[in-house]
Amino acid sequence: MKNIDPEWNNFRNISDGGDGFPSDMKYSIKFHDKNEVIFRQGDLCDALNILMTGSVKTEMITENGNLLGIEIINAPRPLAPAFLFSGNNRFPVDVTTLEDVEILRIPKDEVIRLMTSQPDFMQQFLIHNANRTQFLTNRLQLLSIKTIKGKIAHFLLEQAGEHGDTFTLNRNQTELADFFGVARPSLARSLSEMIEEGIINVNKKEYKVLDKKKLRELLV
Amino acid sequence: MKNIDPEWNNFRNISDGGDGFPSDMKYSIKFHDKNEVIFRQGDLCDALNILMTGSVKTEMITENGNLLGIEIINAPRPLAPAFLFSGNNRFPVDVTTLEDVEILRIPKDEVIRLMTSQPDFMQQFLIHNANRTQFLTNRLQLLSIKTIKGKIAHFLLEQAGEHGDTFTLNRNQTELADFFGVARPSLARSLSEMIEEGIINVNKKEYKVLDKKKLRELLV
DNA sequence: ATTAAAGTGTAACAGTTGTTACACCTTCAA
DNA sequence: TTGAAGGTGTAACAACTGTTACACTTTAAT
Repeated sequence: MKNIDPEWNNFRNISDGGDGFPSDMKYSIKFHDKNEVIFRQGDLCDALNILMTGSVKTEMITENGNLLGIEIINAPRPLAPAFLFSGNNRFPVDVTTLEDVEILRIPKDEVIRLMTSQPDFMQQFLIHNANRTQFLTNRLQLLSIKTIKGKIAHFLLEQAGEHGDTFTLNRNQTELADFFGVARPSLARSLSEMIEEGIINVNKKEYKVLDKKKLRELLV
Repeated sequence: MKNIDPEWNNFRNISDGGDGFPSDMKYSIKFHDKNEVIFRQGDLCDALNILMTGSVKTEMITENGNLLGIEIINAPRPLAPAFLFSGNNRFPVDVTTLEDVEILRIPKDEVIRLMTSQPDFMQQFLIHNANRTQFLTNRLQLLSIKTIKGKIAHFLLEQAGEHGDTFTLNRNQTELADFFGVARPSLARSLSEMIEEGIINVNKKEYKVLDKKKLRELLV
């Protein structure tokens, strides 16, 4: 559930030509302020947009009007690159800036030219899209768990696997509830019960996994 | 929610070389019987597998052991091509044959060679992956609707948009419940109530949308 | 330091869904 | 034709989650 895509860190290297890009590459750069909605769900997606500096959050609005938080994206990373080539090439989410950002925009035909002429660029693109698909699949798996405690268990076990039994989240309770697609008080209740049962410990945004075995049982 | 990917119908054309493939392409073909599990969730994915004839179903097993039906795939179509390039290149789902099938297997390095040497092949690959991503996003959207009636409404409106107000599904009630990630009797109850309210009509697998306005209200 | 805003804990209640069980109806094969 | 198996309708109850409301704590800004 981490948002690190190391393969895009060498984007500048891939297309290096002195100033970081091939001298003949067509592109434009846009700047946006903090807390600005820069793309909306349904917006046409006719260029590859790469977040060069700053961070954004993506949110999906379901048809019932609820917010289903998806993820926080830190630079450098492309935004929804897969949709550049989809039949209905429209943004699947709302994109909101969390700080001042810089966006590199490469038109679609230019992307195609780069991919055919620069195999490395193509492979990075493929790898990134593959990881995105995997991310969505994980998300699907999380949402398909029906109980709140089950979702918490799935999520915390995943985090513990990556960062050890004690870790700090960058989400508050409300954001975590959105992430799980549940109501905030319901999440708080489940967390309280799990603390009561001695399975976990929570202090602000710091989480401790105390009993992995019981956590796993919650997935059953 | 249809499983047609027209862009892959000309796969034979793309790589045509007399017998349908380039004479120097490395590949192998495997045959499997009906009702065979040919890939399991977690299997290594080190080649591009293309379903040439027959049909399969993919199922995701959540950690709580529940089945979350994903889709039915008809030939010709590649199976989980995106995961060929992902960091953790493992199958995200179980794949089970619904009839006798023929699978074309192209090793990963050969796929890379084809992509760099045949721009059309690359574009088809990109388009397909983009559509897969969109499919997953739709699936995510459906699952994020919390009420069963809401899911039904979302699904039926989508179907009605594609096929008109009367259409026949290729899923029975149990499979539809799995697709929605809900219990079968719960789905039956919601359907009954919606029939009672004159919103829809159901006869076996034939569905009629009677009141689109009320259906849309269920999404609110 | 003070105040407003944001975040958190908790309770009561309503509403929805899951579970289990069973009757009935199809379909298909022996 | 007659089982047997699979599919569907329904009911009673349990379990879980959402809603609303409010008190309390923490954070950030002036």
